[in-house]
Amino acid sequence: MKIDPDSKIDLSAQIAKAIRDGIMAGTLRVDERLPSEAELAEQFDVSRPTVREALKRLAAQSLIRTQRGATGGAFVNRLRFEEAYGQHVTTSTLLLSMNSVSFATACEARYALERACAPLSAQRRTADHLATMRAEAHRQAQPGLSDEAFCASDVAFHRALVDAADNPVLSYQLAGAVEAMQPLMNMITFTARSRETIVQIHTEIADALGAKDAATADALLVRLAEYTESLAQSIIAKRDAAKAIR
Amino acid sequence: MKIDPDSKIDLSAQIAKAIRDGIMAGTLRVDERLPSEAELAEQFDVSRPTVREALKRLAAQSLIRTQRGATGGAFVNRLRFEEAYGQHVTTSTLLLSMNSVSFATACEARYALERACAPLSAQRRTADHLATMRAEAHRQAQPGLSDEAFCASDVAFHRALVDAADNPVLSYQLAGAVEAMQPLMNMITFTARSRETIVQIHTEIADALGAKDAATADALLVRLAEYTESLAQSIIAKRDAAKAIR
DNA sequence: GACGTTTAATTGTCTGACAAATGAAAATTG
DNA sequence: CAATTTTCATTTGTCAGACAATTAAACGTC
Repeated sequence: MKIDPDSKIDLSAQIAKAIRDGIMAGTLRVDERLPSEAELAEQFDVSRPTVREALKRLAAQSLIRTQRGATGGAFVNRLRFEEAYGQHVTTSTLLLSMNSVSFATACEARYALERACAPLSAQRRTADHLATMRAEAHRQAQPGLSDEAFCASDVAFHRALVDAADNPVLSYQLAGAVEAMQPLMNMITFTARSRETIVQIHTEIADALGAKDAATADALLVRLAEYTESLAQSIIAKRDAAKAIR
Repeated sequence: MKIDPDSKIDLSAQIAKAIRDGIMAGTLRVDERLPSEAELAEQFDVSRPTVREALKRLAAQSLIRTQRGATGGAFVNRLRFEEAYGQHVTTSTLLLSMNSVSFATACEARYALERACAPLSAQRRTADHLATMRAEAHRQAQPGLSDEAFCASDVAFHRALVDAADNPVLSYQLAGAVEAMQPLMNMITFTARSRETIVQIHTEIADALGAKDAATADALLVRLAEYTESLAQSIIAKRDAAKAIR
């Protein structure tokens, strides 16, 4: 990759792209050390601050890690699911909030995705997954729980459901989608009755997975999706009514 | 957010986090201008290069955009699906290649996700989506097509299938997963006979969606998933056999 | 050989400077 | 006055050089 000083694009962006391309093409392998900042500056014929800006861009994407000291430098980072997961959640959350995605759209996507892994979860769930799901359902039944804590537990429940599919790729994709919905869910006030309904369905889902009954689990997820959306709609209706009065 | 000069973490990373938190919390709104680099440097009590490194980190995540000139500066960027999509593909691709995710795992995830949106696609597909899918299936039947072009067309076909669900959140999540699989798919050599089978199924999928027949579309996706995986397995077996001889 | 000490390499940060872009204000011109 | 050109201030982009902090390896010393 050549660097064009007359390009409209930042030099640091061009350098970052060149290195990123090298990583994606496999020219730069995992844990391989990049040349020092001074050497990179000489190679690309730019100053060290410019090189540093490029490296920070890559670090922001977890593509490299840096270490100080004699044997330090920048190393190609093995991208782990956990790191990628965090970025995925951040991006997804902002996408939803900045593009005024409706609750219905996000909800539809979320439950469609969860239904996709339910059959696999029914087949592969371990006792651990079931225990987590039952524990979260139990927590959700506690009377004093705040709405935020209820939503957080809801995320944990569905996270366990997704992880039970035992497919890291699915977990990565889905957990991001589910967690990104939490800010939207947090806007819902859960009444005692609606909580009861949700906990009931959660418990039945855990039972269905326990029995490796994929069809029932699927039907329950459909019910949960419909119930969640009706809940959101009634709240939106109330809010709009309150607005109309003003 | 306070900046701790004695922290183990880079100052630029801390500053980036502070600004990112502001964006996610809504304190900084879309299209709002951040203070100039000089002002930020004074506010955080660091030098301008440090501030710049922080801004480059945010730019790498498409959270801000910068503009030169008198009325220029750094602005909170409205994160669009297209930008986020590109990053998602990059991350997913690297995740698969760096964590030695098996073809079977990736394939399972991909088809599980596609099946999730097939019912929605059957319901909402437009004539445009059907035309794209049929055009790609037709291209895939051309004799002179290279393996890479065949795979690219395959991605385009499935992209149309996903987009037909008319849910941007689903499209964002799924298209990343599908496209990230392409490098793995590219390793498969498609014989004339296997291409014929795939094109046949693709055509039938388009027909099923045309008839709004979700059940048939789902069954076809299952068939396609099974066929793809058997194809991959036979190729892996051949490769291992060749290795054993050596 | 075990244990401090020095040293070299490398990133992290700062200072100061200049170039380039860009819009707004001021000056000029018809 | 209106239109155009010029000037100018602001801001990011880039550079050069310096010093601090960190780290592991090399080196002595006992």
